[in-house]
Amino acid sequence: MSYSITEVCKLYSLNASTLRYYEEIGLLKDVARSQSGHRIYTDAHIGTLHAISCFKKAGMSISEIQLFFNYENDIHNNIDNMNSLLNERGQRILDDFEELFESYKHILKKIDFYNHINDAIKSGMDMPSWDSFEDKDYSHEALSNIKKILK
Amino acid sequence: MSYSITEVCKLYSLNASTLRYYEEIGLLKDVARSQSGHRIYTDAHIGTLHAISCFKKAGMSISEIQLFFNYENDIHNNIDNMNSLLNERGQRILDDFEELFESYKHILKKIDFYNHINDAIKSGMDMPSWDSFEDKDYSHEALSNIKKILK
DNA sequence: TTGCTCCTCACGTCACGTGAGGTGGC
DNA sequence: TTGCTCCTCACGTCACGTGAGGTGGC
Repeated sequence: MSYSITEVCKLYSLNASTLRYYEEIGLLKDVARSQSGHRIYTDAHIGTLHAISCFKKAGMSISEIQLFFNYENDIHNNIDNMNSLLNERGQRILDDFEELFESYKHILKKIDFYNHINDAIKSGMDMPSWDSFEDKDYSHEALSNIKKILK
Repeated sequence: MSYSITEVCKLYSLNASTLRYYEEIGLLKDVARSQSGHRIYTDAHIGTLHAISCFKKAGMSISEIQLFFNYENDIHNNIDNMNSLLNERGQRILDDFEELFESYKHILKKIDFYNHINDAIKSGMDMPSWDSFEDKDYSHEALSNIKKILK
């Protein structure tokens, strides 16, 4: 299969300029051109973009991703580097999960707080204070929402 | 309590220039100075930074965070805007969890793949192909690692 | 005097995004 | 001829980071 630049953009929710940028810096290689000069992407590029997408979400910079791709060209001599890089990133993602979880609980707390504010406004009652929400725990609600997502 | 710039930096793993930048654009307000011109932060600033940290992890841009802080100055007239902004971000975080989960599974797959490559190198056996790993499912391993983290 | 922390100001950086002006096949 | 997709090239942007040169209290 071959793909135009907009087709690839839609697959990964990217801007065309991002794909041109990746090509310019050598992250996407061997992008062929049609007679009219339009870029033609292949399934190999799609695979590379999938890896790029995952690595970026794992918090890797573009130069780290380039490094890993370089390692892949000489696996034999770089297998240890690759393993340690991947294991680091695996741990990093778990840390990100924890941070995201804390942020999510904070957002749930704010939602709950402003719902109570809203009730107070409508009923003319006293406004609750943020302090009275500080110690509330939203772990259970957060976890149950997240479990619905991760299957 | 009051804090120096490096004390605050350590609390949130920030660079001092980030705190100066936040102050410059008006995200951190009313930062007092010592006689020698050094910045003095208060517990109020720590609270603001906690919110900034969570909002940033929730994917909000700095101008969106500023918008929310502005809403907080006139809650009565902006309660609906605040609720919709918070609910959007709550949903967005759940989407982020899903994306992070997919990335994590991809990393686990790569780790497994290169471990098999390593075994093949050491034993002199045939190299496994990436294709033979494509269909493997790492959901169970991913979920069990994540569950250990989220409490 | 020597460290040490902090300051300002200007410029650099990363990963793109935007906009002007132009091309080429239905 | 008119859209439409795509092109190049230059400059802009967001959220900081870095480095030069200087200050002020132990």
